[in-house]
Amino acid sequence: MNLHNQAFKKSAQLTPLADKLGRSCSLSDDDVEAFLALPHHFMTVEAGGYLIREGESAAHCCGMLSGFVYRHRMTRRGARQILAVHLRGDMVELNATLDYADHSVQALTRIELVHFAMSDIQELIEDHPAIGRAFHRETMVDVSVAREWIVNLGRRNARERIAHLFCELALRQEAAGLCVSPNFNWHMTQEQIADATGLTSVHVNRTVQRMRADGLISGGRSAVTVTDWPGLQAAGDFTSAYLHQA
Amino acid sequence: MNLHNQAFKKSAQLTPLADKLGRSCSLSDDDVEAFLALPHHFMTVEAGGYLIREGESAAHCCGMLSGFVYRHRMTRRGARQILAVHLRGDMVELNATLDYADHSVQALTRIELVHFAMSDIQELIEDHPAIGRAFHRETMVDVSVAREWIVNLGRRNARERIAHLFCELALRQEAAGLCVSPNFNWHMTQEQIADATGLTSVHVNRTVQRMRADGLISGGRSAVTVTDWPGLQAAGDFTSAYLHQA
DNA sequence: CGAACTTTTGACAAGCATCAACACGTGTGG
DNA sequence: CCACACGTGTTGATGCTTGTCAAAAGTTCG
Repeated sequence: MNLHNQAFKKSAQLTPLADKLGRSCSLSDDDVEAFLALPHHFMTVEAGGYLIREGESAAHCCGMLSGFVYRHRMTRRGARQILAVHLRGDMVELNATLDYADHSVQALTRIELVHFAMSDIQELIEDHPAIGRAFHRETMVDVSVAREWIVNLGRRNARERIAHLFCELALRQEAAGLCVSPNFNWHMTQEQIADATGLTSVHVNRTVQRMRADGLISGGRSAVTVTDWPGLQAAGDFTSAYLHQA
Repeated sequence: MNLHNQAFKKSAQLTPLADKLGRSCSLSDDDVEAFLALPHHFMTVEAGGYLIREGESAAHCCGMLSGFVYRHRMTRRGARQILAVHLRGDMVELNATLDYADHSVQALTRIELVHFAMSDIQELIEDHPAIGRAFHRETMVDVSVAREWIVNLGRRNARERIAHLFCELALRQEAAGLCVSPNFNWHMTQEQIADATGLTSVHVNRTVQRMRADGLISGGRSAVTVTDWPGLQAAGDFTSAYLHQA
């Protein structure tokens, strides 16, 4: 881990986290204030750096301020499966209340984040049950998203899987205020898209080409323009309900 | 829903739930007692009955006392994907803290369960933070299991997927005290196994036959004997870590 | 005993993987 | 500044895993 620790800064930087926490559960001003007062420290991880590796244990929790991370596990034969992607505003439980991490978390891009000690968070929750509900809700949304990925991998073909992934990334980036509507950046190589969709990079390549030819998206590498949003949603059998935004 | 409501019974019947809650997180006697005193009512659902359908909302939570349920979603084209299986001791959040159910929950067998009002549970958590932690932990384990299913569907072939599913069901049934080691009962038809593993029932059939021929399992329909436990684990690339038992 | 479900079997098609090579851009060190 | 290595995207040929369709055999239950 190439971490660059920084001194305490003013808690205003935590507002994206507090905003997302309070977006769906109602938090009082008092709750928010207590959250912002939580002991924390900032750090930066370069693209490719690990936040935690499978099997390690860490009694802390990360709040994403900028950049992208992804969770992944390996199979016996060395195949990698990406399990989730996280971006600004997401609380990334590293091992949370569990004994040790059952998967790795790695930086997709250069990221900025805050560390919280789990013990501090638990203390906070005891005094502010609404925050406990908000955290629990975020975890529930994580399960919901994971289950949509199960559907994606189990019952959709290559084009549907990729389109669905693109739709999810687009909506979540937009909700986090990272992009304006038709222009996005997945920050993923085709090989990583393959690892997220259970395909090979070769097949992802061919399928993405066909999607470009069909006018769904345009633009080369990771910077992409969605030229036909309804078409992309249809191609991905995508409905946003499972994200439980708003 | 074919529900058969019963009057209040003595809370001793809730002990399987309390046991599982307290198995991994330490709960004080006081915590357990408060949990057992939670207002609740019992019900029975016949095999095939729905606990909740996608899109509905319900402000309660179920505790499984006996039988099996499964969560599932449908795709646009009507294909079904099973997302999870639950058995005795599991708390099944129906829509939990979320607005509405993003998938259906259906009874695999005849089941007995208890209903709790979410409001009662939240109240309980405020007074007993340890119980809040225990609930949160159960949800975290649900995410971990869901993510292992993602790996299973994304990066393993038919034989591995099926073997892996069998291993998971075996271990969880054993942990719940439902079976003695070599003899199990998945309570699933081959079509349901297909819907859980992202395959077709035809291919499940052929693959299971080969597993029988290879001496991994024996016994016909859902009642099964695992004749080669290490072999089955190897065939499924199975490690139990992700279940976070004990 | 018949109806409905489940398991089994066969023939065939298709989607995706695999392997291998090449093109392209980017950064880096000689 | 060029040459080179490296990562990523692209293309082609080929084959295997799995899906599809259809029908028969076995099982359960009223």
